[in-house]
Amino acid sequence: MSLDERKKRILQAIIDSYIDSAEPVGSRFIARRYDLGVSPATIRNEMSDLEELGYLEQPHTSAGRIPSDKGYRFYVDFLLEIHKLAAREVAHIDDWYQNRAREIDLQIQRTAKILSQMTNYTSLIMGPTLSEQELRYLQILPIGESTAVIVLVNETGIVEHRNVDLPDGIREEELNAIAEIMNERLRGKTLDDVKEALFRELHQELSLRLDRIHLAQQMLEQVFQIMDETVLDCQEERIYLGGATNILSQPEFKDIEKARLVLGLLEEEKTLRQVLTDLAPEGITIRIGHENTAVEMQNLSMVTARYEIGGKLVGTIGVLGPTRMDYGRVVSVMDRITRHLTNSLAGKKTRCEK
Amino acid sequence: MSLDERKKRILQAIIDSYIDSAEPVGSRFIARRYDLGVSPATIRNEMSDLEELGYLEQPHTSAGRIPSDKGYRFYVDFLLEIHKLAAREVAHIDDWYQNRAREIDLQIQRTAKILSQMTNYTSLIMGPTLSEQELRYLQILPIGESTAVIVLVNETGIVEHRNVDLPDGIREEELNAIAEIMNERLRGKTLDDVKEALFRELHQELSLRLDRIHLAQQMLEQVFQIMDETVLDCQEERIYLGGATNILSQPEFKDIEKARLVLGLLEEEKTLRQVLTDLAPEGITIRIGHENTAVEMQNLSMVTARYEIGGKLVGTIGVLGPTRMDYGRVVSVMDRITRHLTNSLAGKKTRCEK
DNA sequence: CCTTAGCACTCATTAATTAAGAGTGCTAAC
DNA sequence: GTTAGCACTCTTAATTAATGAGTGCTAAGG
Repeated sequence: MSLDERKKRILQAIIDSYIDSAEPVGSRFIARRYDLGVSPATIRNEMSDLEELGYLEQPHTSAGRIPSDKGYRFYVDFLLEIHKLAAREVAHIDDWYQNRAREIDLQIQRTAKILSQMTNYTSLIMGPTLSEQELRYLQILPIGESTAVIVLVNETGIVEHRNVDLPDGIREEELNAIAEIMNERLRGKTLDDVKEALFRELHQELSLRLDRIHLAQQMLEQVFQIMDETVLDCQEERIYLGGATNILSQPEFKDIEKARLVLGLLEEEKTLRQVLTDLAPEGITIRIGHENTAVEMQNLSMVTARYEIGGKLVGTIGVLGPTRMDYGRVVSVMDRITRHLTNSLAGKKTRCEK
Repeated sequence: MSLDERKKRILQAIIDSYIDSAEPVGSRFIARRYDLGVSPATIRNEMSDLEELGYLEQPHTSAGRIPSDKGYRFYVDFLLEIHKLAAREVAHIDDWYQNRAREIDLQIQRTAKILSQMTNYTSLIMGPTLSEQELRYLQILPIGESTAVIVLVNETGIVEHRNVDLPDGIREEELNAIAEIMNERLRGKTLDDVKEALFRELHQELSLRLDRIHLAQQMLEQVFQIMDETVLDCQEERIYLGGATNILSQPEFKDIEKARLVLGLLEEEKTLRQVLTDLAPEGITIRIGHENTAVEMQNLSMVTARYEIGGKLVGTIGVLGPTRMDYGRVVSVMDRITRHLTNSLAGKKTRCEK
């Protein structure tokens, strides 16, 4: 696995060049452009070795070499230099977060936008889920005759809401009483905790403390059902995309069929969710080509990182692009953005320390 | 402007055929496929007339004819037969709305999906805005030490929420008092009503009824600012897309550059918002090609309809496709879906009467 | 033994040429 | 007014040829 110094430099040169141009790289070009002090012929020999070792591939006999997934992997693990972003670019990101929006969804949507804008790839962001955090408020707010809005708020300030049908003839005081009892019991629990057992408990409690039990219990059932739904929805639906069309500017997708495949993938939230959840818990994860489990992504790479609210990892942001991705740049952009996101969702004034 | 019967039939045949095949239509084909009882030569003469009248165009001398925008307009206005949807298709739509989701956002997202699925074009939906409807609840829910969530609920059950920083040292009872006073005053107002005058009024009222006025007033300012932001956000951000990639399956966008132009357009929410707002208030509106004000859309057509909640028009749904669009089908799908949407957002059990 | 120049060979890409076919427009006959 | 016939136009597809980038191999040089 250990390559000698010259092979490393050549491999790096080839990958850098290919990332830049998307064209197979020839020996002559490398010799001329990067001065390694050797002739094209020597480089040819080395390239031949690198191919045999599996780091490079040849699209056809008389073309230059392109990196294999294994080559990218080596590059990412051992050769990658995280470019410092230009001051101008850092400033751009920082500005973006300067007047922060108050609404989490919006915040995230904007993050998706800047992430794709700065990288020129497609960004995907999975929003924080309500389910793993402690419930803070549960409110039942009647709207019109027979419906109400249920509002759930958790410890980090994430809000979920649903409409429900009210049991016939229930009175507002009763609703308040029910809400109060439920609040007592549910506060501090996570949605995941809200299971069968708790349901029974509450069921009983309501019977003890209220008249017109059947109405209360009907209401209770509704609320629990809502919570169930909410847990599911949160897992399945909250994904934001940015710059989906950036895919189209990559030469590897000039073929409309390939482009459609990828864009179709992006519209399948189920797949996306999977892709964004089954990954390493900490730091930045890079998946190259076939390292992705999803077949549709085997010639794409994805760089992901997780962000936190109040010390808990709650969501994931990712960048999706061709395997020929500018990993160095993406990593550094992601790093800075994750930091902002974490800060800003925590409600802090967002000024990243260097 | 009045065409004789035969010209109409020929025009219809040509447009039907072109919608179906995307290929320029020749006289021979028409004569053979639709039996008009005349020879190709006669049809050629008629086509020549229709071209002169501006209903048809010729891509080049020796190709068939294709409809012009004017041709489509005539087709839509006078020749369009709204196909009955197949029973199977109606059932599909109805099923989709059978187990309706409780959350409005989700509801709309799903509508976008089915709309694009049934038409094979791209759908866009503008969600209901909070701003034009009466406020029902305003709540201030403290989260942690120094932040709170403001929850706004309007008469139709739409919920908006934002995080705010709390003034230092404010107590929960005080927050409740403030919220109560504000509720008294704001209930029944629309967000648009919440202007300077009301602000002053409340400002005074708080001074009269509360101790520690400066805290209360600070809070008030925050809440008002939020409301302002909310009005803006609602206008600008709430657009949902479905089947954006369907554009790519249209032969007119096999050229990647054209495709990118359109998909880029779809990512510009500002433009989309504009497109969806500046249109006829009632019923179904069809914009063909150059009839669209946005330059990027001059070779696209858009079919839009508005839906209501509680008797008020609150949002718009639209289908975007090539000018060669199957208008008949789109119109009937949209019609049924709008009806469902209106019902289902109103919280009614959703069973469309035939 | 590693490096390098030289050269034959491969293969994709591009341009040029040709052939085929679809459709029109016109004319003349019905 | 309608239609058959035919010359003409112009696109599309297929073929062929030319170009050129890049390799692999061999043999000479340090």
